[in-house]
Amino acid sequence: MSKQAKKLTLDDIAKLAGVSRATVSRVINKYPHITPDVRARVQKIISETGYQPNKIAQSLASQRTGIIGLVIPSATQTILSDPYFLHLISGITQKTNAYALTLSLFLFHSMDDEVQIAHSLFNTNLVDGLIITADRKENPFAQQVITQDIPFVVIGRSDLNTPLASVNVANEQGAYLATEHLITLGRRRLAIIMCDHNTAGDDRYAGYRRALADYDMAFDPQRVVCGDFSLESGYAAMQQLLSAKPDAVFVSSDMMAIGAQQAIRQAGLRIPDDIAVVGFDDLPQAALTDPPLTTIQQPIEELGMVAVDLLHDLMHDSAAAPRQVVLPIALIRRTT
Amino acid sequence: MSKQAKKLTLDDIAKLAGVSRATVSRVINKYPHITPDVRARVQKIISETGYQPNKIAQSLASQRTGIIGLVIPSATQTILSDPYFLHLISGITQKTNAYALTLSLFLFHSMDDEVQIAHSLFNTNLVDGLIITADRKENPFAQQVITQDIPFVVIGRSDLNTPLASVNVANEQGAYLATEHLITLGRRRLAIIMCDHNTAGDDRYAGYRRALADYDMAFDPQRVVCGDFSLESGYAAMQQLLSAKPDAVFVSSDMMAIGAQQAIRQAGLRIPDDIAVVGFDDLPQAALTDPPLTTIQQPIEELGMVAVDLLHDLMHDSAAAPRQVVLPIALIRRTT
DNA sequence: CTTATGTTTGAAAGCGCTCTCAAAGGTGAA
DNA sequence: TTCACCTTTGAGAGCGCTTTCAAACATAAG
Repeated sequence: MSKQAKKLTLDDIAKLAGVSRATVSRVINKYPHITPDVRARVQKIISETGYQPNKIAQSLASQRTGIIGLVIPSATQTILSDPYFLHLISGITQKTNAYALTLSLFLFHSMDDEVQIAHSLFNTNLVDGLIITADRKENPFAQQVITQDIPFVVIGRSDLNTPLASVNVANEQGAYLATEHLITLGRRRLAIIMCDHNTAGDDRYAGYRRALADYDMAFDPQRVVCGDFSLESGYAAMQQLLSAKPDAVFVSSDMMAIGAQQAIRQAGLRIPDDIAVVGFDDLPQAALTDPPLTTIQQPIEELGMVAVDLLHDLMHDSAAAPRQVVLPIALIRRTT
Repeated sequence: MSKQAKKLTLDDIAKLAGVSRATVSRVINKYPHITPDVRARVQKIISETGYQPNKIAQSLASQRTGIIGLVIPSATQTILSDPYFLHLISGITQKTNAYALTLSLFLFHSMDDEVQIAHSLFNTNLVDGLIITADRKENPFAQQVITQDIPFVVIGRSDLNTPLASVNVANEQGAYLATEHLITLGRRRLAIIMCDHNTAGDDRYAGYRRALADYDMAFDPQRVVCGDFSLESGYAAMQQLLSAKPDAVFVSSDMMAIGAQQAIRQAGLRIPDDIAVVGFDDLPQAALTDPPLTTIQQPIEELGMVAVDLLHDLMHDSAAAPRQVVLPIALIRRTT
């Protein structure tokens, strides 16, 4: 494979093995019904030459590219500071590597990007399937994909009413557990830092409300503040919340919780004595905050892995009913 | 277009516009020498039908795919917890979107992945170019790419002796500045949490040593500990360092610095009174640590953007001399 | 021995584009 | 008017595979 070497083609291999192009193709694609020694002869040539079929030519002929797209509809500051996506990507690539699929990344940095990329994604036959990460509720992209003839799975939202393939975690239940934990601790002035315009955020908020209701706790809208999943927004939200004097706060994400802890400390209050904090995610850094963060663990990598599994099924059996998978969460008690 | 609509081809457009396939192709590819009204007629049909050329067919015919690969050779825990990569990806995708390139992601989760993916990357004609992120010094992948006939640019390392396209930040100088800052503060028992087997880590270590030497400061190997860029490793490294009683520590990355701060606080020491800390990266969270982290700012997004620019140049003019770009860093003073 | 059935292979027709080549037409200079 | 040259267009040959179709051969059944 030096710089000079002309790339080998199927024809070359066929000639070298003394068989036809079709036969080599069959060997490569693991067809049955090939005489063992023909197969062996071809395979020998292939491994001796290090030949690999041209993926583009394969794609054109077979109408399958083996490329799947990961679409992150809003590449705002949110994603930039949330290690969530790194874990997700890690899970996804573990599986795409295993399935020998190629992963392409589509981040929308602007509305224009969104229009361009969507159009291209749907009309150029580049990708065989799509994994779409959750986004603002009203996001048009997810709605758009539904009308297209392309297999896809959605990560992290469950509100699109068409039955479609999706993976999600038990957000509502996780938030319920977190809130219940805080109540059980004897806290009475609960607060929440949530994220709206986002289904995961909504579900977590719903869980918070349900726990409050179940335990006959007062709900005070003063003790609800929104963030955008970023550290900074958690910090700002907590500062805002301080005047409402909460004695506990459930924060919809670990990064925001870390920001919130920072705001609490800076206000001269103690965690958890003055204000208890529970997060959501269980990122590695949650174990190393000051004090260590009690949080709801969600299996982010697994989310990515399951997404690829579902998509893979869909791609190979388009008649398959799209499945909805909900992964379990767990309360990780640390400080409190 | 709806689920039923058969995808349009060049031929369809040609027929609709009453011209030949070649002419439509010329319009799409913005050739000169087309009669204005022919061009207009074709363009009208294209926008009316929403036609987009099949990218795979284009690729096969033109021997260019418009896909570039981002290779992250070691997808260990390191990358999973370092927002560095998210910022890098953000910068890269901003540019790929602008150039209408597609970005594919190649993470190696194992040696086997590395072998498979490298082989496929070099032989299947899938990608037009590669962006390779820095890795262990002895990493074979970077060495391998050099022997291949594919344009690429390396991010974050400068040690491969062939002149090749690369983007990097002034690591050595950044570390020098950080160390100098600590010395100027009057600290005398300086320590470093570094990363070895990594060129960025090496360069930063070199800068540290040079500053120490320039200011006639004692160098004590006891006050050198290695981490792996992760928060956890910074925490562990600092714990180890405490017995050497440093009064200042330069930490090779912000995530590690945040971990180190945590270890210092947990040991009951004050920052910066007992131990001053300077990080490297200037991640958003550096501003929100307790106390806010003084650090060396490196333009991570820009690193990604420049990488795409360089690669784009290389892809369009293979005769172009590969350029080496070194981006400036800056000391961001916060606590101390 | 024939016929039916199955296995193994090759020829060749695409997949949907790009791009060369040559033809057709247009323009201006001699 | 003729020739040279330039602009504009279409025909058609690929790009490197997959996959259908049919041929060739083998095997089992009648």
